[in-house]
Amino acid sequence: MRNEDRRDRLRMALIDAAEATIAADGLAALKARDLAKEVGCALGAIYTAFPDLDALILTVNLRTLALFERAITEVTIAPPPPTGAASPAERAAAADTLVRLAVGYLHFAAENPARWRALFQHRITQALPDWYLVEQVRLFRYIETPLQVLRPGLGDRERALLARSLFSATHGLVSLGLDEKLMVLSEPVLRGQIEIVVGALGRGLAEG
Amino acid sequence: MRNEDRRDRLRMALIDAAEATIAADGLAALKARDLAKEVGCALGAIYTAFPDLDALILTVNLRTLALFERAITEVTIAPPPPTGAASPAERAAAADTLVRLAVGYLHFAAENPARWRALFQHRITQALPDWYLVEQVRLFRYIETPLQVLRPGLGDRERALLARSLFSATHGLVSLGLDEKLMVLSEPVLRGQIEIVVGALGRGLAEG
DNA sequence: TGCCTTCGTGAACAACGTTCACGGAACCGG
DNA sequence: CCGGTTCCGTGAACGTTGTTCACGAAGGCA
Repeated sequence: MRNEDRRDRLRMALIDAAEATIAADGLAALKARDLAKEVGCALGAIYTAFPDLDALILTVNLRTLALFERAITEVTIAPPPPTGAASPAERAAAADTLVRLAVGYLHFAAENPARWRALFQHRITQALPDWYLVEQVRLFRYIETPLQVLRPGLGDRERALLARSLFSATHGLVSLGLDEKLMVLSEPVLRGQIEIVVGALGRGLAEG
Repeated sequence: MRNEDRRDRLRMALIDAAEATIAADGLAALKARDLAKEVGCALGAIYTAFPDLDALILTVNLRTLALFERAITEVTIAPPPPTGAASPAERAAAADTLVRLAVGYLHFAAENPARWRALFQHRITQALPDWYLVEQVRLFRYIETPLQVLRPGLGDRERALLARSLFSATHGLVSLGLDEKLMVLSEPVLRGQIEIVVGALGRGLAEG
């Protein structure tokens, strides 16, 4: 077997094992020695495939983002092309899409708690790599599309900024609502809160 | 010197030193050995004053909450007594109070980044002690008061829940906006986003 | 004062991520 | 197919963690 193939196999095995551990027991349960034992390689071999565990975690997180995108595309029907001024019905549909996206975010977080936590528990030491940021930017377009209907007057920069802010607010709701900190809310209760808050946000943005 | 006094002195010295370290270099810089050296006690002495470092961190966080309350009371003028139905002007004032509270939260986080991060970076293993939760509940009243004007029809339980949700949304905005993750926004830009989002929230809640 | 309790001491422990000299396997020119 | 060179996995070892514990010293009381 060629050397390069072995490295690729090792990389994949490590990613799979790390993903399984994170999904099952959370990021805190990911230990280099356990990982080596599960994969069947030596401890040091991990560091021939990845510079450190952070890089491995980031790769797992990229998979989580892909999973999340698949979940999100299921709740958002193909968006209507934003041509010219939007009718009131179109604006209502756009506001509804924002709510569905937020509820979809909650649903994904509730279904994949450990995976989802790993996206944010991961303390960044260095700057995030470009391929990870590109994925983030791409996902924000799902929010920007309904925003373009709700607030057609916004420039690209302003709309992107507002999309991030809407995500941040939703993330705050989900994060503090599901995490055991501050309060522990059941998913239905939390879903109701998200519908209230994001719904009010949509109304307020449409008239402002 | 009495034994009990010595323990109290040690406790205070540890809290002071831990607070200084956290405020200066963040939670990650808090090491048991450094702490013992700064305070001038043995490593094991820390564990005669606190069960573990988590308890010490929680005590420092309580001080941060007190600091935050002092900062918050400065931006919220004495709230008008919510007697009967609110006039449109009173509702506008209540919505404005919500925005001022959110901006005040941002301001505190920006002025005390390390202290503020410690409130949330701290991974909770056990359940939070009661004296800490009581403090949290007390602080939420600052949000509940303007909410009572905006939505007089809500019951106590619903209002408390909505207050927590409004805080969560604001926290998301501040957390992801200031933390180096996802985006790095300057405080003025972030303040503008908070005014837009929380403003829209206030409008949407008032009419809903 | 003398005994007993109580408490601080710091070496030791366990667990962690990461490194590195060594030994063996893959590659390649002859 | 062989021998030299290069490269790579190995796992013991290193440097840090937080936390513990037998021991020795110091306070408390008769």
